Amino acid sequence: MENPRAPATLADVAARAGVSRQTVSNAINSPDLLRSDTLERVRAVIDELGYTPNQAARQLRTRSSRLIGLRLTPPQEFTANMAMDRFVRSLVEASRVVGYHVLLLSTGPVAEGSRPEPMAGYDDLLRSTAVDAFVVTDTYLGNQQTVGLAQRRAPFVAFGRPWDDPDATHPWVDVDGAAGVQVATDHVRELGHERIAWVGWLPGSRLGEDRRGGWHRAMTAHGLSTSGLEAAVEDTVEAGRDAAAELLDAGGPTAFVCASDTLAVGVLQTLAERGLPVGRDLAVVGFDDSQVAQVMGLTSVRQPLEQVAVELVRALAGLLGPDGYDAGGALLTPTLAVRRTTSG
Amino acid sequence: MENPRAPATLADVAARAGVSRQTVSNAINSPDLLRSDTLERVRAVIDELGYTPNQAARQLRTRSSRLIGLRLTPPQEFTANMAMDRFVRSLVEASRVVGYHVLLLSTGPVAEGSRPEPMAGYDDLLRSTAVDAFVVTDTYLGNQQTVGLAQRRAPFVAFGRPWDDPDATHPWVDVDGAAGVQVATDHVRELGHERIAWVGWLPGSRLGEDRRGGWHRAMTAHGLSTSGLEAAVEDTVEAGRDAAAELLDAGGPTAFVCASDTLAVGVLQTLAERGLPVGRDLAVVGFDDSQVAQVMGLTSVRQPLEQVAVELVRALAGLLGPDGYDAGGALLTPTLAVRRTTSG
DNA sequence: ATGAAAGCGCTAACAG
DNA sequence: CTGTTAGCGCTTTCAT
Repeated sequence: MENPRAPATLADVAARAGVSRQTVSNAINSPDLLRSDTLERVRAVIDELGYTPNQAARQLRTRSSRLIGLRLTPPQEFTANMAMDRFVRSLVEASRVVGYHVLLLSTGPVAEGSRPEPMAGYDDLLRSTAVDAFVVTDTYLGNQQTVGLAQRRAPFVAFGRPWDDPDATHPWVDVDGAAGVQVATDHVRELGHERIAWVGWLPGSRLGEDRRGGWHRAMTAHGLSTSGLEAAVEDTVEAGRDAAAELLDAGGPTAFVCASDTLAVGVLQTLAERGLPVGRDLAVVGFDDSQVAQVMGLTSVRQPLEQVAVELVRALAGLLGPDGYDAGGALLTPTLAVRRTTSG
Repeated sequence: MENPRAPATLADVAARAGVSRQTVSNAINSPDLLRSDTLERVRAVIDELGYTPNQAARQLRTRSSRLIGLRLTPPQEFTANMAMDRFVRSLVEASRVVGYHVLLLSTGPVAEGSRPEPMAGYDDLLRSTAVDAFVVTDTYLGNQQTVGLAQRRAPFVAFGRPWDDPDATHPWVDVDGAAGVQVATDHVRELGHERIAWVGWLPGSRLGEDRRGGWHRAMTAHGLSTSGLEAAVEDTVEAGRDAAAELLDAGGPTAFVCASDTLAVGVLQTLAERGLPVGRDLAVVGFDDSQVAQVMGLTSVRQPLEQVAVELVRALAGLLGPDGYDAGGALLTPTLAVRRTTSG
């Protein structure tokens, strides 16, 4: 009826339904307070007018924006987490289900080689009460975000264990990388491999040490030796290629379990260069189930990101709910996406 | 001083600075209205108190959320746009620069094989005045979003030309795929190739026809024949592999320009299977400069997504600005990321 | 079960 | 240049 640019308000609905504004508000927020015939009438008008409560007014009153913030690093190549895209989509979807939207923020430009300001982007949003809570990723970078957010008493949940901070009290969800690598190692062991190499990262990263632990544990459980079967390198294709070459010359592995898909691609290159056919007799497993793995037919450990997102949102709902409880930590187990490189 | 969970308000700042609330508001929104000493005093207090205007109150008053909505499709593998992640990051960064944030929404679950409701996710946000505008992608899917948004008089800009709708009046930004493929074709021609094949998509997609046009135009310009050098297949690795095999048996091309990185990976597989070394004598070019291309060393046409984001935001600023002008359309030219597969 | 009043924090319009 | 007044649309509290 009106200018379509001016959405209906509570007052419009109330007038048309012949009730007070308050009754309309109740029809939306506490429907059980209304007599069923009134409720029905009000609802009919709401549909008719296409009424949706004005978000700003509601937010001003309730102090809740139904928005959760997620900080992205600026565009760069070869980013550490190649699965971020899938995670973001999963988080958006999981949030939608409980009536939340995801607000993206960024650190702003970060000089080459230096780290972003830990709290870049957060403070304004927090003080302007623009978001209800944050989801924090990349906690392995040194965890300064979680410390800062905790100091500011901002509600947040983390994708990633508080590795460095045993006293951390925020809810978190993480993927058990060690278990994932163990599954991968068991998988190639079942295929008959005994000399199973680990192509991992340089020491110093909890994430990397965790994943390596899964390999080591599996090897030990199978009674297999690990000597001469281990490389620790940077997370690049070239490093993976060189590592594979060295390992082949030294321990002569028949299977490679890698800390990342990137490294696995390097391994595949070396095998291709040497004319060694990948598949049953020579197996390669990556980690992340990135698009690269999917396109190249690389067997890879797949993080259950959809489930991670659901758990994060569940934890958030707990934090923001009326009794504000802390959901604690949750460790999810990855699966193995089996492809050509372990079954050709 | 106060509970840190209750951020400072305009009134707090005003009281502490000994001015009225309006003066503080002016200090923020129209600083030139204040005498410089007053301004300085007010600013000092703002810093001291860490004051940031309450977003909800401001939004309620100004009817602007400083949020732009971007709809993502739910998580799925092998998505058409492998560069979405880079685009989202670029958009977030470009928006930040002009004081906007990006709000993500999703279509909700979409049944296998069927399309999402064209307006899924948009309507509520629109009526609740939660976002100021939308950025629309995937316009090539049939463009129903743009039609719906236009009907609702919602401000939006599109990443993608209005292929199917010459009367469209919204601003758009797109990448000139034909020009990109032409650059790729010229590149391999300069390397000495004459039998340059096109591995494209099945007919019916404007995007695909556009890209193919770039190849055809370049071939014609160089006076090269195209017969027996063309394949039109689905966008999968397997299809690319089969297409390459057929092309090799038929026209015997020495270079392959592909409509996507996915197809290029398939081509590479066939070449590897046949023991044909890729590089100078046998060239392959993909499209999208996805992570796959970066990791595999695949030469690929790279869309200037950072620039696309900047242009989109500029167009949005025009739309939302005081005089609400339409920035029209902008066509950006991709670059070529040259790697091993055309220079080995 | 429904209505009236008050106010969240801000800025537009005007008055001084 | 600075202060006063009013009101954006909603929900909370209290009264009916």
